Amino acid sequence: MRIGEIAALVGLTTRAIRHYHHVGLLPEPERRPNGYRTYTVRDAVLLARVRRLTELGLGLDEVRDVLADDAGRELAEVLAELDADLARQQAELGARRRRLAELLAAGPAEGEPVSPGLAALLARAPVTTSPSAAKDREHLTLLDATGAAGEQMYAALAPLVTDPGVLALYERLDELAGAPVDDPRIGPLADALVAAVPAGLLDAVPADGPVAPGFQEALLAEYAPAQAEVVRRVMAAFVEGGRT
Amino acid sequence: MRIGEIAALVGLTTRAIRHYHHVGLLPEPERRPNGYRTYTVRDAVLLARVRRLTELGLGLDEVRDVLADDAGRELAEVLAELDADLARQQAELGARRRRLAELLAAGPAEGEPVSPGLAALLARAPVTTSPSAAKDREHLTLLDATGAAGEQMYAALAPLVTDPGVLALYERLDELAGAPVDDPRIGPLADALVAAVPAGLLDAVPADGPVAPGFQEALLAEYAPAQAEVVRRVMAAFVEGGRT
DNA sequence: CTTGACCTTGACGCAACGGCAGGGTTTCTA
DNA sequence: TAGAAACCCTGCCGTTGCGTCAAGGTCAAG
Repeated sequence: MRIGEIAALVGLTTRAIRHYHHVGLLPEPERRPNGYRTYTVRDAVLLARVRRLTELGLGLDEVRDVLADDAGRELAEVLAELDADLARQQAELGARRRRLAELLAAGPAEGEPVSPGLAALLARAPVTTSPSAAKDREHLTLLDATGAAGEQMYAALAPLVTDPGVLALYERLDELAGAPVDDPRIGPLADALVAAVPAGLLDAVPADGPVAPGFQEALLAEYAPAQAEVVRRVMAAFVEGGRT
Repeated sequence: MRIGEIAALVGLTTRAIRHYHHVGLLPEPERRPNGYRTYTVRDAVLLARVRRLTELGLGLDEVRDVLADDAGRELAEVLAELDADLARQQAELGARRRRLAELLAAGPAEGEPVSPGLAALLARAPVTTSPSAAKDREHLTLLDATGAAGEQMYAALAPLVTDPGVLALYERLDELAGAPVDDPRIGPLADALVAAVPAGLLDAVPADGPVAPGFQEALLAEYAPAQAEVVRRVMAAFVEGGRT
């Protein structure tokens, strides 16, 4: 048989068969004077075996092992291992689909895939055009994504979200956008912000050591000078009280 | 932030982030004078988004699409498509695992993964050292693998397997190993073989045209000259009666 | 003699990075 | 203050299982 014939017979492509030769899965067969490979029935049997094993999901080197020592014991061993692997993959897929369903159910219009806890929180937040509020939400989604945020943290934040006083605080922060760093409004605003944070929040944030040093710098760089000063003071207050 | 810091923050490797820059998923950030990349909080938010989307199973170009037009509509669309894909993969895995279980249940000692129908047939076959019988079994597994064999074919073969007369035929074929092509035993043996094939078998073999020309040649090459002559005659008889 | 259907080798492409080489920078420590 | 650890940089090869040209040789039929 020529390569095309055997390929059609066992249901493989000629390219696949040549590939098997190339990687040593199957030895190169005899050649006819013109260079064509000639295959025997035994080759077909071997290739059929290869095909079934690969269709089961074995890698080519595993197939090679199975073909090599045809004790039959190796086969069962590899197959059992394979089944465990497939089961794991299946479970993984299931987990992904669950999270997917969760996302589709929670935020039907959000352009951001967030955890259900945060989604519930944001859904209850009032609409606002405050840039500071937007920034805060971004930071929250970041925390959410890093896994640093938990359900208890969102529970602690829940009262803040519906508090109209918080909106006023955001607006006061917005107003400092173009202000100098010695603006007299900085001190009172920082105090008010510290006071507004509920007691439970500090415990809810996992205190896994100080955040990377560069992160705080990057965080402050997001704000105008006067605003950054406020943020700096608020953070300082919390570091005193027991970590970030 | 430097690249290592942001990588730790969002749970990626520095290598992955540089890869994202390389493929244009994320623009290259500002550099410090020493060449180090400096990341902002916004970058972290973006990367966190990328991480969650890739963890769901999206490819990088799909992620790029979702990030590009953040309408939120595209997201739902892609996610639905993804879910369908995942479901398909899950079903595929399930099918593979079923076949695996089937194999493990059927042939606990066979070094060959065959269909349950053939496995049952071979299990009932008597032990023999006849080379011809072994060859026949190989050819059967080949048919089995190509999918050309069906349950009805195995049903038609069932009586042959338990028939002790068949063993005698195999032995007569074995005896022709070193015989010349004009051996007088050839004719009678061919007739006996043709007679031994049950009526149902011909209908059970899917007559999808003549087999590849090279295949018959390869098949005959497996046998000694006198044996090949027998096989040739048997095949000829069946071709007359209605295809191979 | 020309198609058209085969066959040959060789090399690149893919998905999403991992790992290493070879070299510079920063920072901590003795 | 030197040395080492811990970062950072670019660039290139390796992974898996083939698909897909590219550029050509071979063979049967019209």
